[in-house]
Amino acid sequence: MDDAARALAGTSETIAGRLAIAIHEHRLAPGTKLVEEDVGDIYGVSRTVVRAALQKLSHERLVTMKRNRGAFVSEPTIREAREVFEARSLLEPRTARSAADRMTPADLDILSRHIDAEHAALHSGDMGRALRLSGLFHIEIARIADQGTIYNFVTQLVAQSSLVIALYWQRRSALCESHAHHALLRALSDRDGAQAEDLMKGHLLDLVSSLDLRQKPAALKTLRDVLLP
Amino acid sequence: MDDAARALAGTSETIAGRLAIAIHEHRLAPGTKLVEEDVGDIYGVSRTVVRAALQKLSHERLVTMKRNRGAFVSEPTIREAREVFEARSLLEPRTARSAADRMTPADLDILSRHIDAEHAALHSGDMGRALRLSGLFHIEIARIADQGTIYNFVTQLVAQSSLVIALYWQRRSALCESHAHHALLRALSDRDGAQAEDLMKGHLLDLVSSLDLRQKPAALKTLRDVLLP
DNA sequence: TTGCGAAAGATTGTATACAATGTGCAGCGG
DNA sequence: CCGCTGCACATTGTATACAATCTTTCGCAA
Repeated sequence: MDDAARALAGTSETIAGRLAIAIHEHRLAPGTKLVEEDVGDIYGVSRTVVRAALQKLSHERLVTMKRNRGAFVSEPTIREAREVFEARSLLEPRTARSAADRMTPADLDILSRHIDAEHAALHSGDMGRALRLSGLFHIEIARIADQGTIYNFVTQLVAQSSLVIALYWQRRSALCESHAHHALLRALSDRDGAQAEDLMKGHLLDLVSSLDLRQKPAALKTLRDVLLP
Repeated sequence: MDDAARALAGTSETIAGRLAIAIHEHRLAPGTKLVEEDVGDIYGVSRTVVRAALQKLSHERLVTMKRNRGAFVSEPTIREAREVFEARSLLEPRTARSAADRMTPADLDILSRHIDAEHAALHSGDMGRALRLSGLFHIEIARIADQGTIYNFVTQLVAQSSLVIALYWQRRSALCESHAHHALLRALSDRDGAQAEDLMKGHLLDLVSSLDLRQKPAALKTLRDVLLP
């Protein structure tokens, strides 16, 4: 590990955060192996700290640790993808309703800026960043609803959704759902809980149907996938 | 670490499991400090493994790690207690409905045995075990619903609920909700999803109202709690 | 060439050593 | 007697060493 790396050495939390963002923005693709010593060299810490970070990510299901084999960016199966969105559909609509009841002008501001930033990222072609901001929009709503437990779950689900999108996104609906977020924002700022709940429910359904969950895309199938089972 | 301890040395997962069960059964009270070396001696492993186990439990919010201070069995606040049950009320009723659609005779058997075991534990006065079995009943329903993500969340929520109960349970309703589980089981075995959903919703409301979440019980208030803020 | 097997290399799993930090007690001054 | 300072102890945080395991490669024979 060089001095530059050692300079930005942080706790395992910060390293987990950096890795999470990289995964979120699709800079680390599903399936990528995360070698402990390599990551440690990059961030200027020992494997001990890296392992703690990887364990944290593994508990969030962003990373899958295989005993004696190492840590890999998770590759959710089609089934897991469905399950993630099933959980989101139970949690997020009702949470959006609660958020509507609690919206403050400051919250409105934050959400507006999120949408703007998302737009900007999209226009500058930075899909990864746009995706991350889009996820943060959902997370922010859970924060506004002021429900810590649900906030944690939604954060985890949004992260997993990012992996799902990396694997199962189909090109066609490139409009990228910013209209949905705009409509949601309006309902929230109107404090129209019922409307917010409905919009969120619909938005999540749209998200799922923008995925191709019928079968694993051929490009991503490995020979192993095709031939072994 | 002696040889007896070394003999039952397992992975961090098994140690986390053992600790989780002890917490679940109220043998480890909220606030208890878990000293790494002590736990390591007990299970015959080094601090490295214990730390991994504690980190896992900390991600499940069963344990709270304070930097440079150590790991403690979590003490959910009243607010967190409410949030846990809020999340449960979003996830479990709909999950019970799904479970009703998928019940098999084998599942019916498993649930029946859970209830019987819970009864037996209650009658033998083993409250801790009864509580754990009661939680497993809810977890089992999530398993039957065949939703992995939700299953994980419910597992975590049930574990946290055990801490909440340890802190905020009020004596009076000692009947211990076994009737509710019986009724649920009937709805499930009848494949009556709507009924199962309603019963689960009501059951969770009953659970919350059997707690005293108005203020922290005086016995559990420390001087710090009273005087500092 | 192809297939098998063993050894070398790479990577993870665990233990331990040392550093950093927090805690508590003893002694001192007021 | 009370409160403060500083030292000794206990505990956690991190790095490193070694063991266990997996992967790859090389050699050899069919």
